[in-house]
Amino acid sequence: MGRPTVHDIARTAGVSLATVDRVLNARPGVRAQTVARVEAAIRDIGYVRDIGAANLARRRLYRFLFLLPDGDSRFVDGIAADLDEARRIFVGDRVQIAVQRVPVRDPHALAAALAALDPGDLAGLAVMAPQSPELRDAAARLRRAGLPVVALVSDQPAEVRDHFVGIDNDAAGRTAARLMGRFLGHDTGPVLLVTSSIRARDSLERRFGFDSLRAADFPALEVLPTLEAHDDPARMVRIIDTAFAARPDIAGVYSLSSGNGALLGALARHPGRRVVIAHELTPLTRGALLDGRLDAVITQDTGHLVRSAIRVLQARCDGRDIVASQERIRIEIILRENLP
Amino acid sequence: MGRPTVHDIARTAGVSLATVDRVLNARPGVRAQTVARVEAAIRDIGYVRDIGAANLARRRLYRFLFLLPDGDSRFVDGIAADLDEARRIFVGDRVQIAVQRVPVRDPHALAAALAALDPGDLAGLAVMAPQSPELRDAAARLRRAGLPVVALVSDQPAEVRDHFVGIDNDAAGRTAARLMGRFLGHDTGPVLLVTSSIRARDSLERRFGFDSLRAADFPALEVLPTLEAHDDPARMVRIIDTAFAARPDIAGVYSLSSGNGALLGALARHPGRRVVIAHELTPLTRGALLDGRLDAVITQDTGHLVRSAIRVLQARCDGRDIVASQERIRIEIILRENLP
DNA sequence: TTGTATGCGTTATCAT
DNA sequence: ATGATAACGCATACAA
Repeated sequence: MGRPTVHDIARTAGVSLATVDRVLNARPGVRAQTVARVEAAIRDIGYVRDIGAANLARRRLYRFLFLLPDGDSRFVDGIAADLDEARRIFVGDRVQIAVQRVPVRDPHALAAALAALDPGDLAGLAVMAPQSPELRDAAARLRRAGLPVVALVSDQPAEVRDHFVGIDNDAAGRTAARLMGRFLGHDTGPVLLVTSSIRARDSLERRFGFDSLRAADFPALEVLPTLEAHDDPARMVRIIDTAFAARPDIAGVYSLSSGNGALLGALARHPGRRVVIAHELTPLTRGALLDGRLDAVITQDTGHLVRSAIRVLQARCDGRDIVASQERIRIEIILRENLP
Repeated sequence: MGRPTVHDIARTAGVSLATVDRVLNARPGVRAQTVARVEAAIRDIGYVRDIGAANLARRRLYRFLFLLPDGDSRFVDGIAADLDEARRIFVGDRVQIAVQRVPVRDPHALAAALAALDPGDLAGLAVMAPQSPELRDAAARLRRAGLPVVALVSDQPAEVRDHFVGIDNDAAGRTAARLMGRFLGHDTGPVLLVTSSIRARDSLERRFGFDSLRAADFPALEVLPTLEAHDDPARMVRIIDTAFAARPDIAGVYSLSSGNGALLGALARHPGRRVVIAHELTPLTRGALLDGRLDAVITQDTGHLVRSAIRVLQARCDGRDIVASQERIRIEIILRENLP
């Protein structure tokens, strides 16, 4: 009555279970003719493998490792917390999740961490790190060994990863520009762009997206040169003070990357009505949204992010296709009113 | 080695597999003392049940029924399509999904459809329909029979459903108001609210949310009395024409419910720069976003919606807790730039 | 090249 | 009240 099983295939094709299994798992040692017969039977009765039973018999364990940046970041902390939750969610699916915080800003240290990995006792790897030649080489080795790799938040070249789990930062920048342009309206002062490092790829892409939409749809809106704070609060205060001294009419601020705490602190020294947009929903940005220091946050659902990474790795392990719509990470616009 | 199993529990507690199973599944016929010993063993060795193996042995089948509104609606069509996809996604998890389109606007027909259901050959039910006493009674019968029920998109009284899968429409209305107020800026004309039926609960809640935020944060913004089109395109044209005749300075339009096609058509007769906000991302609103007839869409991810409903029903069936963060449906703001 | 037999972790039927 | 044992659907070591 239930779904057809391997037994049904065996009976229909007139072979034994073992032969069915060999065909199902593309193992050698079966005559082409027999293979054809079995495959015909599979199609005929509409067999779909019971992955649960297969994993049970195989005693499969998906051991996944997540490489996350070390250092002080609420955003990364949030992802780590989401991973803790995902661990509980997926425990019934034989998924084990290990998290390792590595100094991703140091390409050599990151590469060393990857080099120390034995692809044999790992089923999949997720990496959140900036691009670097060192990472590229180290990851390529693991992938050659057959290890599925996904890039998390920051994309990597195709040689490094099987899949990217994150948002299109160019589109995110365009979204920020649309919001900024519409919130500011006509005849306003200039917009200030702030980032921790101008060389960070994500920042670059967002800035590029922001600029292109501004040029196309808000040509009258002036954009000041991007400021770099290098994750240094003192420096942040200095550059913001300098910027406001030069242009007291600054009407909007767009924070391209992390370090929003320092930025908001520095901005508090210059009271006035302004539109401020930042990225990533964290306890800090949530609070700023609630009390009006921030007008909008562009973010991605990090819970979804990590669950997607896990599902993608699992699918790769099983040789299954992923469900594109489920794994598409959305660019979310959060105002005070739709705060989750 | 691997995770602890029922055998480990049995050995540790000094009982047989059958007894362990009785305790695990809260079946009667075990001395309180023995129960305690087994439960202690479970905690001691940190046992977590292998759901896959359990479902295998149990030959479990989750037969879920989704009751969706009939009639012509791209939004509902989208949900039906998402259900088709979900069917494929969950086929490995022993989930079977049936969809039935019913005339939900007719409470008696809806109640009749529910009355025709045999709770015995169903594992869970999802209902998308407006509230009505008839639905309340019919659903109560099913729930008394132990059938898990979730409300989809439109919430229901607590007697009707175990769980609500959808967004907070009051917050959605507030979000629309925030967007409208910010996009319009100061010194603008009035805002027009349009709905298909003013009595629809969702519309009511959105309107309430919109009004309360407007009153609090945009007191200068004038809001015209809500217009009702009753899903009649001709009537839509008439009421829009009348509205614009009375107030040619209308600066914003907020569409509270469906029927956006008729609205956009009617608005096209009155050219001019306006802010238009609507609900639900469909092929229509997507197109309108792309060509500028719509400035923003407030929506919910219907793919997530149906998967969440399925997971919640599944959890109810297994007596498991749901993961709140994963099942929270977000109020999404879609501009042209972050269109998925 | 093909088949037999056993086990994976859980449930359920039958004894005791 | 408790225990032995046979499924469930699949994979695999080993035999033929």
